[in-house]
Amino acid sequence: MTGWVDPDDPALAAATSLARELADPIRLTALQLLAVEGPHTMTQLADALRVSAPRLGNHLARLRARELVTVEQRGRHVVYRLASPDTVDVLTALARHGRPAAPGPRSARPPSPAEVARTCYDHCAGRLGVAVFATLVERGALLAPDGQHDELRLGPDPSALADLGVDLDAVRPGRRKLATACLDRNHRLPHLGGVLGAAVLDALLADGLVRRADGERALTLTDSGARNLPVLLPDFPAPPADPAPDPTTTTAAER
Amino acid sequence: MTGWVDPDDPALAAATSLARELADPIRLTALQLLAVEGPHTMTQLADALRVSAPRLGNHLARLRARELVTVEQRGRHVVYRLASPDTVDVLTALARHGRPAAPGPRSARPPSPAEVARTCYDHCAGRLGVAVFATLVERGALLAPDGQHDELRLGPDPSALADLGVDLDAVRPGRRKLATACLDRNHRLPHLGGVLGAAVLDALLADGLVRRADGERALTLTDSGARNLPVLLPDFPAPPADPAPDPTTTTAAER
DNA sequence: TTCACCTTTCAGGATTTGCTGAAGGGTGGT
DNA sequence: ACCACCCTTCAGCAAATCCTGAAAGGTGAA
Repeated sequence: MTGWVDPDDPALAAATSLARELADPIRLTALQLLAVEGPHTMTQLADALRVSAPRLGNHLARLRARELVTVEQRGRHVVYRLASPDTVDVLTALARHGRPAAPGPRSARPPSPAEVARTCYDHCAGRLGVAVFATLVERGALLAPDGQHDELRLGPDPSALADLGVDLDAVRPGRRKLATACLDRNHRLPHLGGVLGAAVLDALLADGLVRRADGERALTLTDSGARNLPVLLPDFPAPPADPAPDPTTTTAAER
Repeated sequence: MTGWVDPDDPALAAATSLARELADPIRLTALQLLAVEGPHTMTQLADALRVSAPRLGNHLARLRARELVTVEQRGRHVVYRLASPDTVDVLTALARHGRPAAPGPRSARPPSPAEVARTCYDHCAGRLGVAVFATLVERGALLAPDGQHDELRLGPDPSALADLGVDLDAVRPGRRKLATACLDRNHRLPHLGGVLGAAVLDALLADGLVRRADGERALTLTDSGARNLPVLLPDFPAPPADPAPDPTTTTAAER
């Protein structure tokens, strides 16, 4: 009746049990991959994580026992999927927490340009790519990944894409997928890939918000981009936020 | 460059470290209390959790080391607060996951009436109280708790309260607080207390959506309530199986 | 100052967790 | 039938985690 920490309380046990599964780098990364990039077979996971099969297998057995993942026999392969879409919420909340409580080098470590914005093949990654993805999902232009499919579908309200300068009618998926979620290994959050991701990058370049040096993967924000991108993308932090427009400054003492 | 599970990756380390802190019943409950009901002193926490001071102290030392909580000396008391409001998101995501992954009695265990709806002093608790709170926050009638204050403030859009039949002008906080968040020990999620919580219960009773038997804490849903409450409160599950052709929900409520 | 209290820290031992390496079922291709 | 491959499981050892009980800072009140 009163408040007491009872380890057998089903709600409490479920929460701590889930947290314990997420408290291991291998299990967490495997779940993030399943959540963001859809179903994987075990060797795909073992290859992506660069760990031995038995080691991964033990962790997958745990995840299966807690029914966090489901398995499906397909020939001699075993396909793993996230069991519940709710798990995605927990994973993103965990990843979003990320920086603020990050232990280690405290005080101003200026983020590298590649950490802020860079290209991943033909679409944008880094903080910018993550913010693009989050905004599109938030505003209903894109349906959030559910960990069960590897291709994303469009949402009911495409206005967010129009605001970014993307002409949706001009985007034609050829043999490539329209939109995929790609786990950003720096930020542990999804960024937008596929034909749509390329269209967003093209639009940002055409509007002069970012600039790309030939042969470089890092993207640099133009003055216009520094002004307008934080408005378009609520999650995208304004870089140094100082009145002096100094293109050489890179020290942002946030945190 | 490629995806590799590197335990020193700051984002990954931060996420697993946070998950590990949440993986203990005492730490999790303590954080939930701080997140939902505002600052506590250590003895208040030890009393609420019914654990010895040294045992709690060890856990609080961990939380302080990871900077999940902050401490403030006030006389000979030490006040603990949540360090970052972001932590609340992780806690609610964890708690919401709750049931789906709950190990133990699988398949239909009919929820007891008190688990669905009951009174807590003069306001409603249980699943109904939790859904009321979630809806008010979701629709902007109430500001989500931040773990730093113990009284809630109203949000920008009071329409959700009007929809529940509450006349906000008639609610006058006397010596009691207007609105507080109360950790529902069954569901590990906040429900609404304070004068506003009482007003909501009065409105539900006046509209004939729920009925209260004298001297009983359990609330029973009327037929009208069973029809209308799932419409008013998206998170509130309809008791029997129903087709519910409503694709507008942002989060799919499975199971 | 002295006392009472709140809070923190320490050392010991029991339990749990995680990795390595090898062996045990199943499936599909030849 | 055989072989190659994918996946799972097992045993043993190393490491981390957690609880109990006692003792050590500080603070405010008498």
